[in-house]
Amino acid sequence: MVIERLPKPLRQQQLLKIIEENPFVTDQELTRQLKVSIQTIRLDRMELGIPELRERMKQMAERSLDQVRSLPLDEVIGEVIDLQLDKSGISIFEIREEHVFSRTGIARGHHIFAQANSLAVAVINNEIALTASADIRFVRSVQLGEKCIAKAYVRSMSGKKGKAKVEVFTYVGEEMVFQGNFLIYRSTGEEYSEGVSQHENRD
Amino acid sequence: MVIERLPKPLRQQQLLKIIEENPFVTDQELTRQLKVSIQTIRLDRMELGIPELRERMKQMAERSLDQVRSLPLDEVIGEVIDLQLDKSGISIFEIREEHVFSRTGIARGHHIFAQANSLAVAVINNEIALTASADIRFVRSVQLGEKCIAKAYVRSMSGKKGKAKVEVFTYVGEEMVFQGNFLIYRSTGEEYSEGVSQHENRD
DNA sequence: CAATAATTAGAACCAGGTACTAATATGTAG
DNA sequence: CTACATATTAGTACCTGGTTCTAATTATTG
Repeated sequence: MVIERLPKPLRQQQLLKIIEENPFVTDQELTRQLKVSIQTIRLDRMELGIPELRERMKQMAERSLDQVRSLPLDEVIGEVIDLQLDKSGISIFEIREEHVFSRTGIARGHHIFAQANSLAVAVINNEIALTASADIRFVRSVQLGEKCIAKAYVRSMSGKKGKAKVEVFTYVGEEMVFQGNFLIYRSTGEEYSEGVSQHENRD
Repeated sequence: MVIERLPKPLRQQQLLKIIEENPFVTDQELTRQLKVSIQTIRLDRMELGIPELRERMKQMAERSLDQVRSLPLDEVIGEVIDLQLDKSGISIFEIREEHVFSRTGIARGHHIFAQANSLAVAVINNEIALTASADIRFVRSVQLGEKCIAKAYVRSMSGKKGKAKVEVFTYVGEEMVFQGNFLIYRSTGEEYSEGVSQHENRD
């Protein structure tokens, strides 16, 4: 093995570090910093699975684009296909390009949450319904193109004002991908005062 | 002037729009969409001051890099203003028209959740970080125009892979409006398999 | 010493351009 | 109708930052 010019694994580690803290470095510059030929640099990149400069920039650019695309989700998430007020409800939400991380195709958590939350709120038959708290589990990741079917069940109610417990399960086919317990605050709408929060029913 | 092949200013406007909604388009593709020669496309880009594809990608990549400097400025909802990996982070998110119920001006829960969730994920210094579960409370409702300041603290970590507990508090001014405990699954990225979920870290 | 691993060299090729020159429409004003 | 101006297209040379492939040259080690 090499002894003078720094052992290979060590050099590769350095290469990794250099690129990590400056992704815009060219192979040309790397030869200067690591004192090896450009071919060696390229072999190293290959072995380490590091793409070329342009590909690295492209990936970063895509990531920054994702940020912009993720914001404009205002309306109620998912399509409600069944609703029995104060009892249960079902909604469908298909994962599209704008809902996933472009690199992995995995859906962003807040979209899955949003569908469930929207449904939990919709199922409550009050002028105003806001999520007070929630306890949620992402059972498995959801991929681009998958159809999420959320089912909500009202587990308990306390009077015309007060709180309601709603349980939501989200499925892709037979598989459960998400589960959550929502505590929904219900009000007639006279005042949306303190000690409570998020979300009302219908727009 | 041209009459058949669509007047120049109109074509340039279209070009601008196409690039705006898909910055990754090549001149080659633009010729197909606008039905003019590649030279015309390039003259148009010149006149409009639109740089070439690679330059556009580079700029996007740079922007995403120096927003928080260092890579981990992910798919964060809200603007990250401080980030100490594996320790803590702060982000700001202003509630605008598109985030509220039009009738009441109350912010929809999933936006508040999204900010907190994004930050909880961003603060974890791993290739992939996904929300496994969360326990959240909406303390009080947030109104249109209010600035939400989310603060995340890593409470515990278990090795390089495994789970991390992150606590997030969101404030409007002095008031706490949201609080959540997130269990984040961390992985090196070899496989984003089962039994886990949402959200990854860096690209 | 021969076999193996690591490194270097070099040439061909590629995408997605820039820069520049020149020819060819297409109008429009006089 | 002609002259001139503006638009559009064509074509070539060149650039960066690579990939791919073949081959030669150094170690290194068993």
